[in-house]
Amino acid sequence: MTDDRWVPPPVLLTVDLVILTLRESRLQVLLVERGVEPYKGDLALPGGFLQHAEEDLITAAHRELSEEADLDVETLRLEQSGVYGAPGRDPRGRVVSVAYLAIAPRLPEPTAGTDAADARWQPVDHVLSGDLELAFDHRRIVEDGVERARVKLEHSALATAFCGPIFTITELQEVYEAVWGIPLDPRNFYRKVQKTDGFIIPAGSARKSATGRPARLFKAGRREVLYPPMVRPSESSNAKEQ
Amino acid sequence: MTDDRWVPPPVLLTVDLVILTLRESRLQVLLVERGVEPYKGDLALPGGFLQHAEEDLITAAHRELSEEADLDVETLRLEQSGVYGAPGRDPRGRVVSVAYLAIAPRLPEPTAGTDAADARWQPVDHVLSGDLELAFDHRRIVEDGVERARVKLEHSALATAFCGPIFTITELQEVYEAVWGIPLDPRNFYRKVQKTDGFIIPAGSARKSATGRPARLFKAGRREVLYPPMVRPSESSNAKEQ
DNA sequence: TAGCTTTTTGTCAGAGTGACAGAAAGAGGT
DNA sequence: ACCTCTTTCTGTCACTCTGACAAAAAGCTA
Repeated sequence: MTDDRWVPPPVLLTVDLVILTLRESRLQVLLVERGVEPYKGDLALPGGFLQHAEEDLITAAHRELSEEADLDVETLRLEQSGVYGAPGRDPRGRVVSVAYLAIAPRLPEPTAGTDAADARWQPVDHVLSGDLELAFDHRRIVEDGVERARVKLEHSALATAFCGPIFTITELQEVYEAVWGIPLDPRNFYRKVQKTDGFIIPAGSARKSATGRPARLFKAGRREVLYPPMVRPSESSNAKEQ
Repeated sequence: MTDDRWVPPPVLLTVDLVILTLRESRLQVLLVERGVEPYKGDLALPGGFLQHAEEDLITAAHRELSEEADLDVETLRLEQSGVYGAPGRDPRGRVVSVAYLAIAPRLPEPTAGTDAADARWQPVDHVLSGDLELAFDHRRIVEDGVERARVKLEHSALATAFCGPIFTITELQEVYEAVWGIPLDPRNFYRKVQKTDGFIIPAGSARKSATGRPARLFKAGRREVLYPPMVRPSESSNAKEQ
């Protein structure tokens, strides 16, 4: 199979970013309006080509994020969420894209960067339902990223990353409800997170918003892996069907 | 940042395969002895470059597997398990590798293919402990693949894929013990898998090996996602440490 | 038939969970 | 001051799941 003169075919490598946040109690994803062909004018995930042959993938991801959305993302922990390399997914040639996922507390409205005509948050359900069409195979990338976030919420303390440094249990519950897309019982949720050791720890004295009893404040604990995990009720209803 | 003449840097793309199986009650990984530079003579994961610019990633993975190990892997379901693209990980230049993971029932001893001087099974603990050194960053790739397999065993019916078409509950238990690396209580394991709906279904009449009471036979059920999941006891002991 | 091995059926106490009742702690109106 | 409304927090109850262990069942061998 290997002939003497054969050389491996070069490919172009891009990074694409799925940045999720919570705004107005809804899960939203960061999208940019493409300023260049192909798909010029369409919405797409922020991302782009490796800048030079020595650039690390994660470095490229951070760079693209600041270039295209001008977000201060020093603290964002990007996590690989998949590779998308189907031939023909990009009209410019053989382009393979590495997708990165990040979850963030309420981020500011981004401003457009150099390559993107505009950058803004969009509710993920608009993307998932197909109401909002994205360039390339980016809808699929968002789907996979959201599913990964849902799973991570079960087994890791990721949910606290959606909140600010100080939060109430109700705010934490709203994170779960928004990402999972289902309502949860506040009493049971309260009990569960309280006795999951190291998940959240009390911060300062109780005190909060306008109406109702003031809520206690908490901050994220040291624990990263939750045991026992938070379980999505949706799974248990699936369990019935054989 | 984007100057008129700038073109994205091309990279070379490889696929690497983490093929896991159970032999002699131990988790083993398929390795080849490299027949070409770099790392000629060292052990490495089967894999290689994309053959041509239009080749699909998954196609390349299957092709490399049959070329290098000559395994009949039509039925193997390969699953993406990560991307490894650190600059400098390959002396030949900027090489980015997409890792695929597969889990298989007792596979035959492989025969060497064209690019590999030899192909054989090696216990994963030899690799993880560092007793066995691998080329490139392949040890890390194996680590990640094994960890993914461990997690998949908890939430999916993957374990049945390690067994033949017909198996006993004890054989299934041995899969869990080998992959997780811990012993399990046979009685509790029996109860658990029996009442996890759709995990395993009775197959034919009971009958089996030399000594002891004959075991009932089962085959894999339709269910892919296990609910409730099988939980690793190791996690619960971690839970103590805050 | 006795002894050995392995599979299968039980038992029991404790932890975790869903469903829900109701007390506690504020704000605002009369 | 008192009542109402809202939201947070504390319990309760029945049920399921789990870990630890006992013991019966079903073969084989001596």
